[in-house]
Amino acid sequence: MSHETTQGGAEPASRRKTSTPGHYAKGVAKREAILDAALPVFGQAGFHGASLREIARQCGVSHQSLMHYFPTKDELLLAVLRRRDERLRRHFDDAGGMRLGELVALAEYNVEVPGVIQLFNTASAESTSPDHPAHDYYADFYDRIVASTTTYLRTAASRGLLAPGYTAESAARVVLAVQDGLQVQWLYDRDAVRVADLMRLVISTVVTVPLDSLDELIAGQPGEGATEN
Amino acid sequence: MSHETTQGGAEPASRRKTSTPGHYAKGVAKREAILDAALPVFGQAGFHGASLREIARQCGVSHQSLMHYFPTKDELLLAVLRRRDERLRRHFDDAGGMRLGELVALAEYNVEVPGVIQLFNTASAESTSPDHPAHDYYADFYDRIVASTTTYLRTAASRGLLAPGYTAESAARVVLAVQDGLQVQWLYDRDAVRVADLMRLVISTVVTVPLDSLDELIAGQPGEGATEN
DNA sequence: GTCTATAGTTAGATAGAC
DNA sequence: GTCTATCTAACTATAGAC
Repeated sequence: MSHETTQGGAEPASRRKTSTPGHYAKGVAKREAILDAALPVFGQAGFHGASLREIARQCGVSHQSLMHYFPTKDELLLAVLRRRDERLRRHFDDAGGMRLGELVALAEYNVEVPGVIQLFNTASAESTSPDHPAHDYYADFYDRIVASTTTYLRTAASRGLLAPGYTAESAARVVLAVQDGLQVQWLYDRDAVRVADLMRLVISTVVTVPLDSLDELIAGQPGEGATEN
Repeated sequence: MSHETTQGGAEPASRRKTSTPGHYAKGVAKREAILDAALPVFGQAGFHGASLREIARQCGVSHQSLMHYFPTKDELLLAVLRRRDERLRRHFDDAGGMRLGELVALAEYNVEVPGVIQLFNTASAESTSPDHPAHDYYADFYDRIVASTTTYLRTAASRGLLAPGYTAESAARVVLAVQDGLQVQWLYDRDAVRVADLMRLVISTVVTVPLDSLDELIAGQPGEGATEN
């Protein structure tokens, strides 16, 4: 229940609140503060381990005030995830597909924002269970990021720019897997793992032209989509 | 608390049990049944989301009987993890290091055992928090598997068998990251992701000789350890 | 079986912002 | 005066542990 990805729309009568939050300036700011506080708590303790009272304490609001803005724990988690993944999701529908340069840039940025990587990995791992509140969210997320990255690499594939044995999709899955896997390693040993550097290295091994050239190539000349990969 | 990775040794007096379980044949079997039941529950719900009563129900023992065999939830989780990772840990101290063929073989085996991959990914993700009961366990696990795989690849590196730009350690980290990342993708789309196949593909891109040849090469002739990689 | 702690959630009333 | 924000209080369920 409550797996709705659409925010608006008709709510079940049982869950309708007496007042609608977020319309006053004060409320908007507090909503943001709650999301900021919730991010590291969900990241460190996971969904079940995190408590709403702890999150409320972290940002100095009362427990009941928190529930005024996010009437259920599920909705709070989804709101945090949506805000976190926003930068990536913006590119899901890009014409040329998800640029690899964007993935690397995001990896470079993420290591500067404490808790973001931890949230993503914890949430994506525990969401593999079908009854997890964020299951549908992440199932859709992976579907779309794989599809988008595959679209991007199809142009390269049709020009023979991929290493032997790779299809556009397998290359996309490998690059995304490397990113996720390295982020976990980074959480255990932040000095020894350079996520973005290793991603660039892998990309340079899988794609036989420099990353910048590939971005420009795909942006400038849309692939003629010859071979189906 | 209770982050001990060593099993034996002096226990705190407060936690000493009145009788030691697992010495009678019946107790040994029951212990195994509990571990079998605990694996998928921890994997699906995570550490905090899993309940001892649910685990006990799954294997038909009483809640208090379970607590006789595993006096605390922390210890139960660690016992499950140790048994799950046993096959990999066996190779941590191998002379030539962790063979890549072993990693691929394990990946091939894991997709046949429901819950094992889910447990590993959930536990390794949430254990990145320093206060998680399995934090020390997984910090040590990653240390050793990276070191062991690096040792294995050092021989290849010293003979110039790695793709341009790779050191033994970076190659090891990439291969391990690909494995972990693909396993998450596999949990979301089991038909679309062939973990072992993609691992072989990546290995063939990073190491410039066939995997079988590399295993034989390293087993037969220990590397002269020329260049420090 | 009991105990203690804490979880998420709900109801209602009051005070404040628009 | 209406909508929003916040607070006090309580409920029900379940957790791990003894």
